[in-house]
Amino acid sequence: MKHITITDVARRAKVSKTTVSHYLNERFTNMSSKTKARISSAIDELNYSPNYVAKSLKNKKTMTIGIIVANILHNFSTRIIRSIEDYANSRDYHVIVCNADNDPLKEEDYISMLLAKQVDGLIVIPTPGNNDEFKALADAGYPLVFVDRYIEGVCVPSFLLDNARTIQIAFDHLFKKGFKHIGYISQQVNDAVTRLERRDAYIEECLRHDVKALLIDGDLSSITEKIREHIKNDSMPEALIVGNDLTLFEVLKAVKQYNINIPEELSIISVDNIEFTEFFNPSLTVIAQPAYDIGTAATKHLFDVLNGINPKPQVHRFEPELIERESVINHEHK
Amino acid sequence: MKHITITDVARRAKVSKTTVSHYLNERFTNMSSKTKARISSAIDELNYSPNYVAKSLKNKKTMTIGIIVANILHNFSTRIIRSIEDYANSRDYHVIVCNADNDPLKEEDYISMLLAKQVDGLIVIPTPGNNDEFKALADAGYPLVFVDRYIEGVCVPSFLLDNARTIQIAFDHLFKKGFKHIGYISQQVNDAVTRLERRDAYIEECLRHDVKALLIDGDLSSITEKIREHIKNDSMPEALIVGNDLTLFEVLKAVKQYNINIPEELSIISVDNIEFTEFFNPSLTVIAQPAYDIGTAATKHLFDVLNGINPKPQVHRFEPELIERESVINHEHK
DNA sequence: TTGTAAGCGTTATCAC
DNA sequence: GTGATAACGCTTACAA
Repeated sequence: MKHITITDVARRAKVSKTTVSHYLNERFTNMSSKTKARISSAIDELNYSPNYVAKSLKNKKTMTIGIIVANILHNFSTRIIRSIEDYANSRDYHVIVCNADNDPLKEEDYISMLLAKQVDGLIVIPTPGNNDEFKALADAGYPLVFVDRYIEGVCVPSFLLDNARTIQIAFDHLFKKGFKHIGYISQQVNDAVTRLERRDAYIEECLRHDVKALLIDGDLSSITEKIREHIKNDSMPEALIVGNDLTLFEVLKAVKQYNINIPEELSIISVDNIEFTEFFNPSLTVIAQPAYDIGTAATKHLFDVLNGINPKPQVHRFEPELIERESVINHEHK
Repeated sequence: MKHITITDVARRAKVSKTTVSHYLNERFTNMSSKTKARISSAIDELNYSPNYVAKSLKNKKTMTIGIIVANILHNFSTRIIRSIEDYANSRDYHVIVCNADNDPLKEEDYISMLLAKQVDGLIVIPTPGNNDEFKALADAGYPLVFVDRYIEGVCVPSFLLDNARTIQIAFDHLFKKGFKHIGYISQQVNDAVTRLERRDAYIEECLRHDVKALLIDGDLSSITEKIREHIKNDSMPEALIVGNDLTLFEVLKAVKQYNINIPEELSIISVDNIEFTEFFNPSLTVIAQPAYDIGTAATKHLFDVLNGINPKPQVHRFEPELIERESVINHEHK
């Protein structure tokens, strides 16, 4: 795979590199059509394709953006990546996808490698461990946006669900259905802001409605065990708000394992309308979040920055939407 | 964000670029410790990070590989990407992820752009539309591997499930449970080899067991409708083999919508052990495929090629595994 | 042990 | 209308 360069094309077309470059970049201000034709056929004959690495070096632009997600196995991340890729592709950009696994060290490595590779911008679901790096980037005016989370005190445009609202809607829904004993269960990850906001909102709702809080959290692998203990101690709530998809998986495993009837024994409302919730038995009431739109908005913002438009670096909140299905019962009718 | 170059470091450390370069690449054969120290602190003070684009141009190596998947929303693709990223990361490589959407044109664009960006290798779930390009790449010795599919007549190392075996296992399982009327349902995509192999294996099994075939396929959006018609015509099979996750979603939507009892009215066995099948009601009997291992093997092979080891470009088959759960009933006991 | 200079494949400047 | 030439930031013979 010997690489053909612009010099080869120039030689073959009997013109200079400059002219070929002009041709390639469609700077046609007065180029004779014979020259064009000669270059065009030289390119075809040699099957030439320009080297973007050289181009990037010269242009200081790689047409590539970096994505660092917390965990690609999260359905939300997949949808975010998909939306970014769609948008980037429409602008002839590519995306480098990195998995930080919620590990600040891994994330830090990725950040510096991506910068070293001169990506034109970065879209990140940040862990809470690299605030200083992010702050430095933001201060230096580096094109950077956050998705799903933001970092207190670091002024970076952020695109995420209105988490407080999400929990309010879920809580209210259950409360109106007659529940007083409403639990909240979620995966404990690194004190990510998303989780904290949801948890805080939950506690506030409990206060507001004057019911006592029942928070279950811990890392994924401990979830079923915790549920088991609540069952043993007869302390399970009558209704449960589930924080995200991965937590939901664990909850449903426990539900199956301990033969809990949904919704008769336990009503469930889960955050994120992932596909199987629709046809699950019973189908699950969820709060949907517009992941694709969030990703698109974030990407659009990043491209605005890349194009010199400098929109305010604020936190953009997206509206959650309640989708009622079968997993929440009328508590009075029980 | 003015970029600091190796020249700046050299100036600051009062040595030449060469020496800095040697330092960076740990070519320490006799470098005085004072020089090292001076360079080291210059780097720290300037917060220097090498420009990989320049390095790549010189080295003709970008430390980046391209992945083109048919559809990232497929759970299988996500797991493949994850495994590739894990492996690549451990070798300090990055991955550019592209979504061809099963569209040969989009795929072709991606191939040429990735080549222009000088990625060191390509891992592809190929559409059947760019055989010539792939053949040309393979013939030119370009590092390329396929995952999940392969292309007849194009000699590229391919890593995929033993599809025939998968269907045999599924069919045999149902047959042994007493079913004679076994259908196969799958999403129709572009005549990808995976789908063809599974379909052919199904037909062969029908012949071998002397039962008549009932094939349902079409694009995703038509699946529920087709099931509806079979119900209306009372031509639904008693057991169904489902080709992949996206098809399964549609089947389960129909099951829910038309109130089909699983497994009493319909036994189901699905290909790919995606997470929710385990706690679904009823839990679903599946044929698992080792997606992570497939991705890892493919990546390992690619890296072997990159390292000059040239393993045979053969088709590597991975063993499916039957996981019995609740969605298949004993037909005699019905 | 360290430095000089050429080169990787482009594009930009400026001249002809 | 087209072409030298330098430059982007790095590596690598080869010199000193």
